[in-house]
Amino acid sequence: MSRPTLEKVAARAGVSRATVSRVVNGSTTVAEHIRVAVQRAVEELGYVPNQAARSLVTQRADSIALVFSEPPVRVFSDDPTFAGIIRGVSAEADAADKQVVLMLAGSSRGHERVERYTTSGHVDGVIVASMHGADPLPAALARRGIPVVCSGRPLTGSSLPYVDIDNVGGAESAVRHLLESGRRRIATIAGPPDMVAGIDRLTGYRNALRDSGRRSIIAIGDFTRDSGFEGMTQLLEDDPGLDAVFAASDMMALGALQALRKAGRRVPGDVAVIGYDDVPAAPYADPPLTTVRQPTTRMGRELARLLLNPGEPSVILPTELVVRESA
Amino acid sequence: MSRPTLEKVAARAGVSRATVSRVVNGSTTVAEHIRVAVQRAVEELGYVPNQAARSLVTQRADSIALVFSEPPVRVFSDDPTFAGIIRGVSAEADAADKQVVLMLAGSSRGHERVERYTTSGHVDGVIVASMHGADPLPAALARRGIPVVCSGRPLTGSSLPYVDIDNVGGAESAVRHLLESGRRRIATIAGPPDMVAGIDRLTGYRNALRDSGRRSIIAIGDFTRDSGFEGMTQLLEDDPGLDAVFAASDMMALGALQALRKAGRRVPGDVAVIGYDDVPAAPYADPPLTTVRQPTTRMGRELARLLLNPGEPSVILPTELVVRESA
DNA sequence: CCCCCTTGTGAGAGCGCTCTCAGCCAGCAT
DNA sequence: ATGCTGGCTGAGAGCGCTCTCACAAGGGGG
Repeated sequence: MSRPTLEKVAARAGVSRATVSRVVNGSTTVAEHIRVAVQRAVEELGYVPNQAARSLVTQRADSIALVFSEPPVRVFSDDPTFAGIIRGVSAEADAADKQVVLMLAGSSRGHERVERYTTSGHVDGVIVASMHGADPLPAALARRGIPVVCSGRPLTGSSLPYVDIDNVGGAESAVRHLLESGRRRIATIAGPPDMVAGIDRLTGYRNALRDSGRRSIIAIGDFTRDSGFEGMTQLLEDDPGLDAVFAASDMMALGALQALRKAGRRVPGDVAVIGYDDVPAAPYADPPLTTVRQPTTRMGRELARLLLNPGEPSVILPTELVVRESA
Repeated sequence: MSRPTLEKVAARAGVSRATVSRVVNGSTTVAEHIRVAVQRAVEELGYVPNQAARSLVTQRADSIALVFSEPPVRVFSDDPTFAGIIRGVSAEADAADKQVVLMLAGSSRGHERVERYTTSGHVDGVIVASMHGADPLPAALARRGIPVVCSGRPLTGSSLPYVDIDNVGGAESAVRHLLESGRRRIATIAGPPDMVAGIDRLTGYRNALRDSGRRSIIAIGDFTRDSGFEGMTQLLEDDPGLDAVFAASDMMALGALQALRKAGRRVPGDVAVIGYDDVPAAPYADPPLTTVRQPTTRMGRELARLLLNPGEPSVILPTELVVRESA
């Protein structure tokens, strides 16, 4: 009834525990006929090693945690970033024969839970996917002696390894595209100033404008659709003559599109719009949204690679401008 | 350097291992002054129990797996179902002091991985969130002796406990709303016939129409936006005089809206449209989409409750029609 | 006074596994 | 014959914890 143990398998195969262990773990120093006999016993009994016992002696868990340090509502919104990261991490972990454990640490209670879980030996390392660069969780885990890799440059000045996407460069390329297509009064709807992505994309916008000697026109949003609508409305009030807007997220761009339509502006005729993220809805927007795509799957792969190979340097991945019809 | 053990804590507090264990596990039979001393030692050393050792002896893992038996791309699309389930399960598990481990089992390789992981004693039970009612995973796990609860009625005739949402009733209410507002030729874009949600929503549509003696007009989609577009296009060809359509998912409804616009039909003037799911984009559609909302968080809670309290009967949750402008 | 209970503590077994180390048996050189 | 490999296998310790059980100490009741 209960799960068979090594002992049982050994008895059935007529060998010792040690030999079964060797076979199960793929040791090469086992005679062929014994290996076959053991494998048959394993199958007949449906033996699966007890991971707790194994971990206890090896001090390894053969699994890694992927922690989303955000409220679930954000993680599973239309934002394709998380999905891509999960896919990438899974792929790489698979290749290394490690199990991925997803954890949500949205609340402070969640932080504590994650800390307990990861320090109790359940995992060999942690990938923290946090949008807030000042998140205390990565540092806290590192202090506990757990290998940690961050998705997104940490703002805390910690020296933890991280994988980030070139937000500055992505924003620059978007604004440059606007400039090159003859736009002259280019506004931006920036992301929240406490998130790395918000900060860096604004920096990119500023960089590109500075190079061209143009004035910046800024509204602040929080990456949501509603804040994009409001930001755009305010921008139109501030500077009715603007002819382009770079939104730091597609959701905000979608909101901006709506505000523009309401204000009677035509896109891209009167105002060009570029977003950021390339969400699934972007190609279906009216007009289809020009946006900056990020290599999210690649990001996941790099994250896992960094965790599995300690000591390697942090990585910054390039973006790609996807030109559709809105700009 | 290495993590402190019970032994270390015991030495520091000047008591035995057993006593420390008692304190850590909240036994009441420990003298107050000793309890305090032990707790201080625990804190000073930053002691966290080794979960592997604990599981080994207790045969419990104090965590449950939430398995998504779908490709990640589906799980993290705009579909709010999964997000809600995760939230609900997390909340309930939290209350029971259990850890939730999310796992993706999209591929057959993933199935195998999940099976190994869950049978190796990592978790006390599994919630399988699968959209495909004929998914073999739940039954396979159950055969291994692991407690399993399914999200969505299994199609395999297995007697596993499940939590489902009243898809039939939801579809019925949508179609009845159409009927009541005077629509006479009501078509549907159904979901895939191999998914419970697809089957049941079609049944609901048929039920409501049968009651009113009207003819059914059916196209088959796969819940995606593109299939909604195609389904609608085909429907308009089949029956140009239709004046309403019930799409079995919001994404398909969004695609249908697009097809309708392209065909010069006005919504809801010429054709009324109702979707299903109430995705985040639904209120922002043009026109805002009338749809059927599901109590997804509640579903998650019930799922966890069922897993934690074996023997309780399966649950079917009601839906809610959200009337916006498209119908 | 002893006996019995109650209350609190420690000793020790053992969960299922890995891994070191010793041992065994060829086979071959000495 | 003896010694020495080298290739395989088994014995046994021990990972960090829980939990049973024995036991010590103290306090009534007979």
